Amino acid sequence: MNRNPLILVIEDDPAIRRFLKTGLEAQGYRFEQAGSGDTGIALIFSLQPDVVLLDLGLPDMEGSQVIQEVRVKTDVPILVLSARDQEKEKIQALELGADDYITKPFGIGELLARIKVSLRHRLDSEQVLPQVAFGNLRLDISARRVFLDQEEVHLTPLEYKLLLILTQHPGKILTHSFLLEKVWGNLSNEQSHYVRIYMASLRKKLEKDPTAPRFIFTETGVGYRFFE
Amino acid sequence: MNRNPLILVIEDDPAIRRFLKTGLEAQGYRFEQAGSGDTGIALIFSLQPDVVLLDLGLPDMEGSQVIQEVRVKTDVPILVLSARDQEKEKIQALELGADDYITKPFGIGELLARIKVSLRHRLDSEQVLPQVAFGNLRLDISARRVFLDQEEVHLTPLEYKLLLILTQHPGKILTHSFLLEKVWGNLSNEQSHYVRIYMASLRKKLEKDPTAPRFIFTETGVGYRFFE
DNA sequence: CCCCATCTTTACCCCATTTTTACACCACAT
DNA sequence: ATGTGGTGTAAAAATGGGGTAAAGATGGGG
Repeated sequence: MNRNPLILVIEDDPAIRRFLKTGLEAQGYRFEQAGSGDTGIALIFSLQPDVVLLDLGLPDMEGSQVIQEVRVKTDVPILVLSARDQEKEKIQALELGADDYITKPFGIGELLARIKVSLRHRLDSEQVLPQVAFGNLRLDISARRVFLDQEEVHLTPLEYKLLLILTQHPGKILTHSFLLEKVWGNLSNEQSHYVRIYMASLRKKLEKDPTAPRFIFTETGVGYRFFE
Repeated sequence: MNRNPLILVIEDDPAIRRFLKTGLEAQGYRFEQAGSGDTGIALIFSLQPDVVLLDLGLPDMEGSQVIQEVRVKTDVPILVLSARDQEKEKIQALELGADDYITKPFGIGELLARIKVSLRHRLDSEQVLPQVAFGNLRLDISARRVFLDQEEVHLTPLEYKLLLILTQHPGKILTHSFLLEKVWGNLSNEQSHYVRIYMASLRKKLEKDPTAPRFIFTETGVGYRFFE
């Protein structure tokens, strides 16, 4: 079960939604979306996200109305995204209960930093920053640490890099040359035994029984597949 | 006795201080000020304000350093005011523990709205810890002193700065370039041996057995990890 | 102007990690 | 059986990152 923070994006522009989905999921956040204020409000109550990103320029209703309706019942952090840079609008949104107001265009880095701030504010503040988990295997990306059943596993730089790429494409078959290029930046297919050697050492560290792998599967003649 | 929220402004420009004093007191806030980072830090600990407005362009020290030193001990909301609109600066300030980043010039109305937001957030968490401790290692930030088993340990400025950064990210692996940039403000990765040398001298002063460290762990090829 | 703490630079050795090398294994075809 | 191509594993050799000491440079305070 994924306990990563859930971000709900309420935004009518599909291009911006995709942009946010990519950026947020890359950090390990769970992502949900709504294209209108109506469904947005419904999703806030049903999903109970950890943070809401709210576009002010929605087609069906004013963003400020969304804030009001939501604030009556919950104090989930609301970060307003808006193309309008009028001070009056900012003040109104913040007074109504928004937690931040970010003017478009904004960098994904700043957005991520502001999301972290609002997560930090939560009382429990159990520092539930995002982690990626696969069964009993857990990755804490911001700390660059790997755990297997609460036990920390030490990985060398290349091992970690390889594992990171695997976890970023769960279920997909990754070819030797793809892995070679991502980890070693090498274009020559000749040295694909590097991959074999590091898969072996990852298995030795991560699999209880390296001969019956649970995470790293061999696809003979093609490459490797991670989990599922 | 006035129980109105107390705002501490740390800003070297007297004109801006006056401007803020007028605007804040008109809203009923109590107002205190500091013209340098040094006295600013001292006032945060002695006055325990409800909100801190911090200018990044201080004469005596980097604003980011103020955030760092304060954040080790208290959760008082810090709103950064800055003329610089670079995304990198914003991210840095927010990551270090600032709660908001407002770019000059800003309207007094927006500022007041953002102050309200941070007062709303405050979960009686602005309690000041007497000190920061990791096992038998103890830091007294406001006095800038370090103790090991009641014994005071003398640290040079760079050693102290490095230790401070380490203690702010316990358990996290911090890369050489991150540490280099935070301590030396250096962008070149070439000089990462600075980090090694200062880690060695920190270990010599803090670890009973520098070869079997208890606080400062090496992550070969990546960086260092503190405690945990 | 000199002294001293601190920071920077240099030098050298050790060891983790990476790369290379070697070989056993298995499935499958001849 | 024997060979072959792809794979797993162990263990050497090579690389370069890291620890440490100490000399040289810097700069602030007396």
